Amino acid sequence: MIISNNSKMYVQKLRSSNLRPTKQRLKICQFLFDRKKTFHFTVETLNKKINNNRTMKVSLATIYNTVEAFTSAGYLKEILTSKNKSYYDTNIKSHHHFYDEGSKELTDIHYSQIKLSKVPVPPKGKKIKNLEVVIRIQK
Amino acid sequence: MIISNNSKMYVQKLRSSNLRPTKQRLKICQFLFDRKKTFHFTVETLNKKINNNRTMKVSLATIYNTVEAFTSAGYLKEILTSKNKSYYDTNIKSHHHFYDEGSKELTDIHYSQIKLSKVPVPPKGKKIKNLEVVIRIQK
DNA sequence: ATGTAGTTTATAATAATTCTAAACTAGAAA
DNA sequence: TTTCTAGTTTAGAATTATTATAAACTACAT
Repeated sequence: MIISNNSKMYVQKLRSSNLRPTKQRLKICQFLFDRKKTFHFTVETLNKKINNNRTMKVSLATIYNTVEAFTSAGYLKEILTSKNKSYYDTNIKSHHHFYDEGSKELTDIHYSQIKLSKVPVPPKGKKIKNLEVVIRIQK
Repeated sequence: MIISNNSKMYVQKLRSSNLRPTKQRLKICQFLFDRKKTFHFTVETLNKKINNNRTMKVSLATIYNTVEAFTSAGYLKEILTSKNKSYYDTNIKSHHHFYDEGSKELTDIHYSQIKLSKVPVPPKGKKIKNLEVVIRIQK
């Protein structure tokens, strides 16, 4: 396994979330975060990408566990859709989406592209964690 | 089966969408639409409510078929969540939701409670079908 | 009254996810 | 370094939600 220059960074990152830096988790970190652009994925697509080479295989159960752990740790964001499959986003910054009803594809909308001039007060005892806009588009 | 005063209305409604007014569909219409307030449901909860009495049973397959048909016809709206289960809303008017991460419950936000002062242009060739805001809340 | 396309139904099949428990391993402590 | 243990990985089973299948039924046009 090629150890990237960012390897130590991921070890730190994982440790800071009480996640042991196992080789599986590091491999997944590199795949998800060693890139210029953020992207969307499902467990299915991630599993294929992680395991399409001849190097160390990562089990599907571990892919599930890791995605869940990374989401709880705040490394990933779960995307809201109406599909019965979970979609994730490596872009954890507050942003919004176009959801194409034809192709079922999601596209990012930078948060500065949407401005809200009125937002409701949350029910008492609750606070706002985040706010997402999904714009459904079609032909 | 008690025929409500609205029965004829539902027959019309169904016919106008090219859906035959079967007794199963009418029963489901009454349950969903014979009420003052709109509400959220899943196929599971709807199935329980429809079949918890001693009168005519409606099969689960028909519940699925009907919810799908009603959604296509625009009588129901599918709700965006991160759960791997479909949620529906009898409120088809443009509106938004609070999603409580603790209780996993959805609450309506009237569309007038949220105002957008800036919305992006859709990708060319596409038009905006609707826009939904989900505000995730927690303790 | 009859024919037929649309509908319902029980059940099987599929798809996504979660569970289980045994084997493995990172890292603390001896 | 060796040992110990809690955390992690894994294959496969189990579960959950949904979709498909095909036979029986029914609304309604003719």
